[in-house]
Amino acid sequence: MAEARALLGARVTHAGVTVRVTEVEAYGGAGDPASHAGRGPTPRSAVMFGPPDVLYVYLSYGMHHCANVVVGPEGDAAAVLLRAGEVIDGHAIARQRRGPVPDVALARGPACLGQALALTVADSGTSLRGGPVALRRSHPPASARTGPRVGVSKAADRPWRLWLPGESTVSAYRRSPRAPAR
DNA sequence: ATTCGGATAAGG
DNA sequence: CTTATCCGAATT
Repeated sequence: MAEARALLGARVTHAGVTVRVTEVEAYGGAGDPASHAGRGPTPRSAVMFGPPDVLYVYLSYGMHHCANVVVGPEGDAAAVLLRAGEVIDGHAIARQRRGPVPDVALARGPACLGQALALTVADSGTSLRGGPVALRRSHPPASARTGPRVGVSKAADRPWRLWLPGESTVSAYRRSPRAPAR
């Protein structure tokens, strides 16, 4: 999970909007039943099996675009879902895409973040180094909180959701209604 | 607290 | 073909 932690505070820029990442969630490959890669490669998840520092975007529930950063070495199929962030540049453009929501909600939630940055499945597989989508890692965060993953029905209790403490752009924790009760 | 939307993939 | 899913908005 060191890769996930290192992405907290990173900046992602695309299409006129820059976001500072405040919340992430880690997904493994084989052996992680909640991961799209957990049961072998599919056309959708193929990029997770490729080299790191590549964007993996998937369409959730037929309408939301969620962005991940592929992190493992080639063949490992690990990725980090960008769950939330703070828009630090391009507010007007982001609000145009997201509607009249408060600034703190512009990229709160994985689908909102994807929409604010105008990422779609067409961007899946693009490199984050020198491509149209730029990822700038920052100094590792001084502190980070961890907790169970959100929205997954299997293996939700692996503490693989990480966020920066005291950030108002972090989404409120809400356990998946289908996850087994604790 | 519940419903819906509607791509992708797995199971029957 | 049927069911489930890394979600969010709009409803009750």
